Amino acid sequence: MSTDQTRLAILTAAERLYADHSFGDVTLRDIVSEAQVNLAAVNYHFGSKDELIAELYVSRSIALNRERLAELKAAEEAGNGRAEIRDVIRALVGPPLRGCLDPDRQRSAAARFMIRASAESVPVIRKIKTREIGHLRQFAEAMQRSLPEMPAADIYWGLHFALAMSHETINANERLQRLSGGACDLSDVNGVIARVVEAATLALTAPSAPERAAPSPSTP
Amino acid sequence: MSTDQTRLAILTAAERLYADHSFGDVTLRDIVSEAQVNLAAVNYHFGSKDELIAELYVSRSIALNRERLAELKAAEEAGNGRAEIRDVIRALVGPPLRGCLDPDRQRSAAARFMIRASAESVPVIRKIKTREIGHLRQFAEAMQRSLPEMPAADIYWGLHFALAMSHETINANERLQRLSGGACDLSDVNGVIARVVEAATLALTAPSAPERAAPSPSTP
DNA sequence: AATAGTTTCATACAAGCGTTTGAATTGCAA
DNA sequence: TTGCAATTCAAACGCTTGTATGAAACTATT
Repeated sequence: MSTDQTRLAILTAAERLYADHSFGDVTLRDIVSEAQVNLAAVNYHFGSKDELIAELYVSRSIALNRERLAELKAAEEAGNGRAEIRDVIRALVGPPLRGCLDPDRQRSAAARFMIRASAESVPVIRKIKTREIGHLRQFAEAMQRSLPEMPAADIYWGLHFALAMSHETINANERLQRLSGGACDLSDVNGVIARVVEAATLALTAPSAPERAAPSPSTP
Repeated sequence: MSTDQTRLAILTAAERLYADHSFGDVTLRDIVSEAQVNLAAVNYHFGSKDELIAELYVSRSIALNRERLAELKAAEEAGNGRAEIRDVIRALVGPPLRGCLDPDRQRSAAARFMIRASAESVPVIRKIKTREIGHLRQFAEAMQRSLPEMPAADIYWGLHFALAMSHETINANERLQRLSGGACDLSDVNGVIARVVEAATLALTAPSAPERAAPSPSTP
């Protein structure tokens, strides 16, 4: 078996496992068993477990960013340099939502791995997360172009809320299904995306200073 | 030292550690070191590490639910049985946000522990999470009372989005701070709560069927 | 076909984990 | 003070983890 074959088998096996199980729960032996390679293969090809995780995260991160930016670019070109705010947000939340809610488990492993990496921060990943900030900044700038009058802080909050809703929809999907007794249909991917985009857009275009200040109830 | 003193020391030490570190990273030896008790004390007083985590989670879960429901009850009584939707949402997201963003680390440990338990699901906690569904259902019912015309599915989505924004605001606060370069002020707790409440309210009262269906770009 | 360089493999290792043990210590009633 | 139960403690247990090793198997060039 060639080098690249083994490397790829390990990467995809690790991705599959991390998509479904917590970082702390997946051992090197689980990974090599899933990949059907020898235990020593990981250390031989990647150096260490952490380096394997890092390489996996970086490669998937690049792929996700590329997918998001392609949609953003398409939306901005369609609008002659200024996209509708809805389309900017859809370019941000669409790829992960489509990836994670996709019934094809194989395809969705990458997306679910990324969501886990985003929520359940393990030291080795936290260190290379600076990359994500730069990526998101491109979206903040596109949003600012779309809404030139909007204060910068509101833009950031809107971006933050959009990510919040898409991430939690993926992570807490079981809770939502059980709470709603099936009334919320997560298999309708486009419907879910439309809901998230709509909610994020409304949150963003709301008045920045809420007219009703929050009372501070019973805080000593 | 009396039994209850040791039990309490272990519980609060575990809470402090879990508030700041991932579940996989905190060992029994870390906990007993923080609590300044002997290693065997955990197994003596709680039976096992999992039982310690379970007891901690249940007790904090009860406390959070009580705090939320007290605010909800107050809001509904002020409105003669029907609270403003904003106040229902504030009763839901206010306690965790106030708890987690509170500068007093000691007080906020409980809230941050709960958020971690909510995001980073460890098997022992997942098994007792059914409790949370029943708790949230009470909020869904209050929201339905506040918005009688609203379809049930929209109520659940609104509740889901409200939790999403409050949780991510706590979990990804470092990302938001760095992305915004400090423009988003998380130390203004009431301001943050007002933003989350406002965004969640708008997402909820938005038209349930978005007029702009999401196109499905370049999905093979 | 022989050889040099990769890659695989079974196995072992040290370290860390949660848990157990049995003796020492403590606290309190008689 | 004596005696008994509850609690603490140091030490060790068995197990799992990530990593290292050296021999075996494979690949490819000559």
